[in-house]
Amino acid sequence: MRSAAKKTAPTPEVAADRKKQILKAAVEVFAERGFHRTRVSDIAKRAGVAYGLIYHYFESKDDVLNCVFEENWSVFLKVLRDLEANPELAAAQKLRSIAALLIDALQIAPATIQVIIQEVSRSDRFVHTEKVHAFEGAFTVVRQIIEGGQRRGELRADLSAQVGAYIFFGALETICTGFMLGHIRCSTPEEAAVVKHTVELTLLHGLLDPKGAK
Amino acid sequence: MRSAAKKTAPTPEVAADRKKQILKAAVEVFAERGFHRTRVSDIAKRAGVAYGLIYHYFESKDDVLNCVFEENWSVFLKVLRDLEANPELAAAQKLRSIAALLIDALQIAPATIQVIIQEVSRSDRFVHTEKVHAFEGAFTVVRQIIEGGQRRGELRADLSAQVGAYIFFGALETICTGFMLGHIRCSTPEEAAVVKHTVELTLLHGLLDPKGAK
Amino acid sequence: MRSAAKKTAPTPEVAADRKKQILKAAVEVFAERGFHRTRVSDIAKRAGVAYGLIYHYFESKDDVLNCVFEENWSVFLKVLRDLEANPELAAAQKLRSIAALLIDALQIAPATIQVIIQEVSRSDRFVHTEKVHAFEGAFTVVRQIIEGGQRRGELRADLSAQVGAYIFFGALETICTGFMLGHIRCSTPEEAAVVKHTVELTLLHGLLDPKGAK
Amino acid sequence: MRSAAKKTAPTPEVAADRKKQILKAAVEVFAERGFHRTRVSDIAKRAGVAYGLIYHYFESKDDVLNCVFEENWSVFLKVLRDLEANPELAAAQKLRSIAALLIDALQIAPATIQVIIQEVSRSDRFVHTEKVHAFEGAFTVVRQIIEGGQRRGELRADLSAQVGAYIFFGALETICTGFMLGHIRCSTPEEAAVVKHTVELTLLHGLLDPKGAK
DNA sequence: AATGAATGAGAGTTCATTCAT
DNA sequence: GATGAATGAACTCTCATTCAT
Repeated sequence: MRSAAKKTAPTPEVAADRKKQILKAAVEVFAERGFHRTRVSDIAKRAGVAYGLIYHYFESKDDVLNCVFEENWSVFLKVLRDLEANPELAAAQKLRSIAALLIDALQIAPATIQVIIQEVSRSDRFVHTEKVHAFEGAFTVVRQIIEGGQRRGELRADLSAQVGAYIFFGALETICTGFMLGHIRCSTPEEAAVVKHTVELTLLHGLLDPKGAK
Repeated sequence: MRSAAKKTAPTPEVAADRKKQILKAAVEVFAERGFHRTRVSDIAKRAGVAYGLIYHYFESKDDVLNCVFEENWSVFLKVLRDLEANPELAAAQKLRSIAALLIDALQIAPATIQVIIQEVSRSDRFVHTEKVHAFEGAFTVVRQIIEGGQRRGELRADLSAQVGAYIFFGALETICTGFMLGHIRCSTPEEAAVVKHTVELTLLHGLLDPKGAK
Repeated sequence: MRSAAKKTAPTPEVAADRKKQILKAAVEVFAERGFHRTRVSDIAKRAGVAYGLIYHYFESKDDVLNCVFEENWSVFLKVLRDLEANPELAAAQKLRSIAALLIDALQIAPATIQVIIQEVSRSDRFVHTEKVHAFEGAFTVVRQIIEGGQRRGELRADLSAQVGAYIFFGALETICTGFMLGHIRCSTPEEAAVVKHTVELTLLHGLLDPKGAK
Repeated sequence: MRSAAKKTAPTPEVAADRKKQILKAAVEVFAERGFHRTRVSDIAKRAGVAYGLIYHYFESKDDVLNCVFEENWSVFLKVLRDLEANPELAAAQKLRSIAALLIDALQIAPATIQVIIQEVSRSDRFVHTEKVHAFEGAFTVVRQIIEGGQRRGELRADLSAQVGAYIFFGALETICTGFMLGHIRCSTPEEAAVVKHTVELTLLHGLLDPKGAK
């Protein structure tokens, strides 16, 4: 009997779908209004589910944001770690790949990037230390890439790898912000290429023109 | 003795002082707890004044944040514009000065920098467009500096000055964030020198070691 | 037993009841303390519901008052319009009926009348123009009744129907006020009859004694 | 020495003027915004004096309203009592005079009338019982006039003088309101004459056309 | 699983009133 | 008399969370 099946079979797939459906809606409204300005009812409305259902799948509104973060950040971090561990790639190539990864992601999932950058990386950074730790994970990978490059003589050794990692990440993060504000265009492969090229020149080769005097 | 002074008793200086006193307290608690978690009463308590007095000097809690921003940002922007307009300085020197300005400011007024970076530059960015415009002002100056350097052959001409400006600012901003998180040390002149040196090498000369094989 | 009923559990009837329950409580406390002196919590307390529930059913405290007004005034207005449109009744009879309607209502729902007269018909009259319009509706009906009577030779033609309508309504309104102040008694059919009789004589026949000299 | 004189000579006339000046301003803003929506600072601004000076001349904001009321109402009441006591006038003539008094006042001091009608006669009637008593004074006079007319056979004896007094006053009050709303015109002697005529016919002679079939 | 009515703590803001000058 | 800075109680409205159905 079908209706009974409906009642009793909360198949894991269905449950996972519901959770995904809510997360997708949450990313959208967080990106549009910001986390603080988003009400739980906004998420529910966008997801097309009832108010209280959010609390079946998530512990709190904060938890929804955390899940958005963790789901995406962990994937990102895994890619980063795999890159870092790859002995066949030069440090510069690794950094190039990270930049390309982020810049390309802007075209695929701008809302997700926006939410992570804007809301998670900032809002209650000093309160939610787990997120700080997660962020540190990415910084650490980049720092290790730089340190590796320095050891192998690929990258300048006379600079702080830690500060360099911050500069590298900050540059990328602000590019994301500029994109969200509509100030930096990278929605087509051509536009993205310009951005990647500029990142390459600026961070790897330096702004100074080697042909220039002084 | 000036009896007239008695008449205008709550002298303008006192009023200005009160406003400064409240702004100072606001910066402190905003930096500690974040704007959203700060109650108006927290500001009042820290400033040692009554609740309602905040509303004597400011229109709203938002207005307090705006004032923090405007007071400091306008000064910063002025310095930037003066720098940009100085024909005697090379583009690289101008960028070096901007970086030094910010890095040194971290030691002098870390809370103010933190509030501006964290609260103003982020939260509700898309809502409060005046702030976006203010920020754009700084981006524009840096872009103009880069463009000037490109025209004069000092800086690489084959990159987007707009994207470069974002990278430059993002790098500095994230350094500020790293400092606030305690991950980047620059509280002494020596530490600051390391940071400045890394910024110089990374952004102007590039991470790649010129001696290194490609 | 209807399991479906269980599902839709907080049945629409219940929701409507809750709204009615809150409106009833609001009318009571508005009548006792006046709109401005009534706190939203007073309404909630009287209704036996939680604070925030008021805002589940109403947009604001003002909205509660508006609903009190609209629910009752629209009914009143409908009766008035039906009366006016009835070709079988003489103008005098129509006016008599309106007076009787209001005077009898005083016995049935004194608090509601009081709130409408005191709070809606007065406070902020010049701000809430929708209410003014609603009131005008009633004035218009009475004016039309008077004009109809004048055309048919039933009522004096040499007076302003507009001013007459105001006089008629003002008389009734002040009787309501006098009742609320305890100065006019019309809680029993006998007392109400005296009032109706006086209205009839004063407004229809005039205060002057036709047998009197002068 | 002049400045000393300024300091020390708060001549009674000056003080009285200041009070009048504040009262005048208060009437204006009360009429414009209503008592509750008027801030003490609004009164001060209109009067061109400082905030706290109001509290030199009045005990509270309520007290300002009371003074507006008392100053004008007592004058009105005195005229009413003199009228009532005049043995040479017929009751009808007395009522006519009262109506004319109010209608003419609308042209001279509309704001004052508006404030008294709207704010004093209503707002917190049940709280400020003194005002109720003051109002009763006027009702009593009209009731006595009616009773006198009834005794002398001038007015119908078979109606409640009390209810009649309410009707009479209510009619006038609502005419004032209609005037304030711009629905009743009586700013010129001609317009005022129409209104007076309608009051005369409606209240004294009755709406019914004596020539009309019953 | 799903719904949405119900809860109530919490926060921003207003403004009458006081008081030092 | 005159000023307006200072006070803080009061009040409305929001919204995350709970829970009966």
